[in-house]
Amino acid sequence: MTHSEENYLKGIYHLSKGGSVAVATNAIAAQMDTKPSSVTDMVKRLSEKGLVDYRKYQGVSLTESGNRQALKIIRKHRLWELFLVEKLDFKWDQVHEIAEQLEHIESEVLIDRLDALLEYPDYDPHGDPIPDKNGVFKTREKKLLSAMPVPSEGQFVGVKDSSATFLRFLDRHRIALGKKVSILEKEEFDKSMRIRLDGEAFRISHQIASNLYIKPNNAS
Amino acid sequence: MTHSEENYLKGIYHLSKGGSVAVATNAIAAQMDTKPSSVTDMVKRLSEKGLVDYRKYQGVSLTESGNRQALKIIRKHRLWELFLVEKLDFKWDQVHEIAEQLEHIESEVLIDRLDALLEYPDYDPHGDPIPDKNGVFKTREKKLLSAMPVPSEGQFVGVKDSSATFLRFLDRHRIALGKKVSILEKEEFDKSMRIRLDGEAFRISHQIASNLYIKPNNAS
DNA sequence: AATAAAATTTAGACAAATCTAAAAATTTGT
DNA sequence: ACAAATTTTTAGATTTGTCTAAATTTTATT
Repeated sequence: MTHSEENYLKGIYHLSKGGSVAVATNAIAAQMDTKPSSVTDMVKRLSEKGLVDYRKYQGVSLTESGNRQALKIIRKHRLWELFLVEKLDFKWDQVHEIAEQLEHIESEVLIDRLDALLEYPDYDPHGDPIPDKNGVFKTREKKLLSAMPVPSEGQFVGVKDSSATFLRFLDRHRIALGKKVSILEKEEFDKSMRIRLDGEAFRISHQIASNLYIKPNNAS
Repeated sequence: MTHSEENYLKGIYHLSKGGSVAVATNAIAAQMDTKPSSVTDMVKRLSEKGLVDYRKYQGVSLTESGNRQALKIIRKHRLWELFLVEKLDFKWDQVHEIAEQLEHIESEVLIDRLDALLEYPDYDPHGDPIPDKNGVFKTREKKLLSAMPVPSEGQFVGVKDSSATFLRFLDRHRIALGKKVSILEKEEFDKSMRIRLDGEAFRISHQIASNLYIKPNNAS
């Protein structure tokens, strides 16, 4: 498989939410930052290789085999991201671009060794689950902060937007995965929320709240 | 720069022994396992980018800029090889192919961090010097085992042939970099040699002796 | 120095991945 | 349901890196 083919599989996987939902040509083009005509071309190639199911004008979905490949690439990407943070002291906003390159390195052993070095981790630096050798990954209850009831409590477990800009914003506000958070109130008008973090209460916009995943406290 | 361009620069660097000696099209084709006509094509592209000096039918040499680039790629290759051996428990015969891929990852920071993690090493697992950030590397006195006087003593410091086959042969004979060796005798007829290693004497063929680098003992 | 051999380059072709512009199919709105 | 808008595909072109076969240049031989 070429790098480009791998990138398309990963893109289609994300758009179809890992499932077998059919994805539109235009959606793929947007995701891959390319033109719809290029997508049509590539999708035909992937279809010939048995990696996607494709019927003209009807959208694309991953085959069993395509799904397996996509999960392999995602596994590699997330392991490399964690490696960069854990072993090379990168910040969580600096790892994506490098992992985009590293995910295409071909070597099963390499990835297994990396997995071992990192002690078989379940989640990457952004809280996304890392598939194991067989493509199986942990799922956990999580809600967008914006969807949490008021009042309630929970813990940051992931980000929906993982752009460097957003991640650095979170750093500046001391918001980090693993931290406890209390949801204090929600403003009807602009959907902004007041939350308490590290004993300090402050307000965050809906934009922010709708890009942060929380694991709700069962007790609440 | 594309992967292919990088590979050509590296190939030309090796053939010209790091110097500015002109290299023949056919030699490059052999090194890169490709056709001479493909080399001509690529060399023209590299020439337009100012990475090589090229005059039709007269061979190719690296420019200042081309040399700098080549050293960067070699630095990356060797650091990754050492990383694989030191941190991921690979054997020295398993790292080349993976490093061939990893050497093309683009990120200055990544390589600097890797360099730091490995504590700024001078040599890779095959005894080849690792250029620093500025392309500067250590040189040390070394001779082919086949060129050592009889009797004499020294220490294994490198391999000329670093094919997996040869490296595994060395493993089976307990020959490893850093070990002391005594050269006992040399057979006129077939140039085979008797050497002592770990207190045990044995015979090795000229083929082997001419692919092993020794640092001679100054005292002898 | 002429010719044969070897090395190198050119010409033309191909596959991968992309693009633009135009055509075709599907979906939407009334 | 039918026209308009949108989406998707096709056709044809471009770039990179490669190839084969033919032409050209250089080198070696007599």
